[in-house]
Parts: sequence; C-alpha cells; structure tokens
Amino acid sequence: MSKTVATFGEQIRILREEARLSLREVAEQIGIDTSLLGKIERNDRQPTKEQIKLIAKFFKLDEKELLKEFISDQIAYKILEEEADLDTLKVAEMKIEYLKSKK
Amino acid sequence: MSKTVATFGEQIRILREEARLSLREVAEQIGIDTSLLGKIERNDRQPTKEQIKLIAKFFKLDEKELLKEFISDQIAYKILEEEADLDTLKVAEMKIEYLKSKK
DNA sequence: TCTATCAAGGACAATATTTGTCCAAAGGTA
DNA sequence: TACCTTTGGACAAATATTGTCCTTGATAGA
Repeated sequence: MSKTVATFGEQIRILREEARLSLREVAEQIGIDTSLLGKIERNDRQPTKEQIKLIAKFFKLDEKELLKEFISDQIAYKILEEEADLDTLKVAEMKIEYLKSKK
Repeated sequence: MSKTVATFGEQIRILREEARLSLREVAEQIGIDTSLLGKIERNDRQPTKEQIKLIAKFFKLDEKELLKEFISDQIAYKILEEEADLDTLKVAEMKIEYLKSKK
C-alpha cells in the first residue's frame, strides 16, 4: 500500500510500459521526437512545461501533480550533484516562508 | 535568540555593512567587479563556487555553510518562481533517499 | 538467416540562459 | 561643488540546454 517513489522519467516510463506502448507510439501521439521522449524517460533531457502538459494529457494525469514530480526531481538532483546534505531543504523551506512574508 | 533567516545576498550584505566596508573595498579584496558584488548581494547574479569560496574566506565563514546558504536560496527561488507548494520539498526529500539507495 | 522494431546514446547545430563588465544615473555627505 | 556609494541598464562573451538525426546493439518473429 505504500506509495512508490520514482523519478519523473521513471514514472512515465512505467505508465508507458503498462500501456504496452513503444516510445515511438507515444512520442508520435504527443508530437515530439522519439529519441527525445526516451531521453526524458531516462532523465537525460528535461521536459518543457508544454511537454509535461502533453504527457499529462496523454496519460490522463493531473498536470499540476506531474509538474510537482518534475520540480521535485530537479531539486533532488541538485542536492545530489552538489552533495549538499538533507537539511539544506529545511533551510530552503525557512527561506521560502521568509521570502513569502516580505511580499 | 532565534536565528534570523535571510537570503545568501542579504547575509553577506549584512556582514559587509557590519564591517563598515563599501562594495568597492570588498570587491577589490576578493578580486571581483564592484557591480558584480552588488548584484550578488541583491540576488541579481548567482555567485560561482569560486566566488563563494572567496567571500567565505574574506568574511571568515565556513565555506560549506555558505554554500549551503546558496543552494538553499536556489531551491527557495525555484519553488517560489514555479509557484510550487511546500510539499514539493517533501517529495524531493523522498527522491533523494530513493536515488541514494539505488547507488 | 533475414527483416522489423525498439531503445540507447553520440554528435552537433540551433537556441536560450547566464556571466562579467562598463557605464550612467541617483543619492548622500562634506 | 566634488567625491563616493549603490543601483541598474545594456550587451558581448561564455556556457548550458534543446531537439534532431543517425548509428549501434538487442530482441523477436517469420
């Protein structure tokens, strides 16, 4: 019953495979290059907002939720690549509150 | 007694002002353009790793801590500019654990 | 074996973003 | 006025990212 965690790309790959569709089939439908979709699934290229929208539509996902998956991915990769420690996120959270409070 | 939250730029501006130094004086010492330092303080330009190192050295700060301030800033700004909600950070945290666990 | 289809990934031109610098303007102070 | 400071615009140069095309290797079916 626990929710599985996976990256943005992994999630859409899983959806695609569950639907038994090839990269080409999906890419064609949403109007992007096959290779590009493959790269997005492997987190080798970042999807644009427009592409996220198209993917959400295709798989009937909530666009906002999918965007959240993408942004959280970006943050996760940043932390890992900078080898920053987890509490960096706590600091970020405080700063968000702070920045919001000062209009 | 509560620790104050401020952005990377604001923090170094405060340090500089407490030391009663002008942008020019500090910029000259660390070897960067005066205008650039001003922009960094206003979060108008992002400092490079090298610049963070020089700033930390100048103000006798721990370089790692200052880098954390910078990265948390970047994350905070991303969340704000995407208008993502706070729990995006929680999702990111789970993904970090997940990505770390898969080597 | 031959033929298709698929996914992975390299290369690269086209684009987009970011940087650092120079300059001018505005404000303050003596 | 003269000087010093900060702000911010403009912009070329440097960097990073995108989307596309193409090759390779794997798998499967006839």
